[in-house]
Amino acid sequence: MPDKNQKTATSPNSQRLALEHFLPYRLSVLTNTVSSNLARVYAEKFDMTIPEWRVMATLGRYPGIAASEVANRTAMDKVRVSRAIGRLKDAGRVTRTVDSGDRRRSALHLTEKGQAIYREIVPLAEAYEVDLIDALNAEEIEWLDRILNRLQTRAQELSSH
Amino acid sequence: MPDKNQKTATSPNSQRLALEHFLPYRLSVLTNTVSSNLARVYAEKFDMTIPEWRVMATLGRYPGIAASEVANRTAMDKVRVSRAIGRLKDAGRVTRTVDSGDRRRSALHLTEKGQAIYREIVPLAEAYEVDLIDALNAEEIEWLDRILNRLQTRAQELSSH
DNA sequence: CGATATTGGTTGCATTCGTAACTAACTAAA
DNA sequence: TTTAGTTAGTTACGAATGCAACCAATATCG
Repeated sequence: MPDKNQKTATSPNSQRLALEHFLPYRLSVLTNTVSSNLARVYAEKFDMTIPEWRVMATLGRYPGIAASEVANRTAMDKVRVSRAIGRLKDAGRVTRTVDSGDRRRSALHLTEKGQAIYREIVPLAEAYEVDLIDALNAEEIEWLDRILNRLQTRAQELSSH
Repeated sequence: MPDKNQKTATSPNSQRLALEHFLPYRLSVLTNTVSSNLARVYAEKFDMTIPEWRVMATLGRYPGIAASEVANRTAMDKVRVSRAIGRLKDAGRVTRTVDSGDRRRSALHLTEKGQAIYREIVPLAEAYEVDLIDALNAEEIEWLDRILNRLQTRAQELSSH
């Protein structure tokens, strides 16, 4: 820790928080770094944002689901999903087909063009993940998986007061 | 390498990506959950955004530094810092004093009001962190620290192509 | 059946964000 | 000293965001 303290003795029980050790902050910085890296890939090669990529990734795996289900699966809110879908539709990358049973819903599919892009991005995304995870050994990878699950569960509990 | 072998059986080497196991995605969701929780605390009680809180946290610890140094220490870019400082100044929570040696710089300090808020927030932020980390045992906490450091280092390396 | 609530999804609006372009102050070099 | 960079910080602007309000379709319950 860089010790820049020509003035630190002001308060007796100094309630000072070291941002650089604060877990929410560290998570935020890491996520931000990782997301920017990925966003650069998506944006440069495919003119696509992260929300759009998430929608495509979900549709690639679960073709035909509705927007609301995309929202659930991506942990994005429905406005963001709706807009991402709008852009993807404009770009001819997805189609929506109104559900005959429930006309509020529509089934979403990747178009041919969308599928081609999907098939191109998946390896890139996976390669990035591999590069990243390569910083860890097998043991650390296992711990990370377990820890992320626990933190996510707890964070969600804390969300509901 | 973690074995990624639960490929679906549709195609020989089916190029499908499971978003829910994709590390960048998991990090993003977790960070988002945590940040929203914290932002709610800051916003409700103090009408303050996360960038503002980060600036205050940094100034609480390193009084008198310049905006550029705040930017370094918070990993935010200078525009965001500049805006956060602007809002904090308007709210009477920080002061800027032009540096006599270099008149481009100004030294930033929390006002009395700012310090009062700072002293109130720090315990809240720490309490939240404790609640969160409580989901982990001592061993996991150690691994997490180590893993986050490694991932952050690697992610930064990957940023520079 | 009819009134009301709920759900899927979109839109309006005000805020935030990042990039790039800018001003002002300082530094280096000739 | 003039000139060509650098650096600190702000501004302008387009895109993205979140919230609330909204519309339309369906579900619920008297």
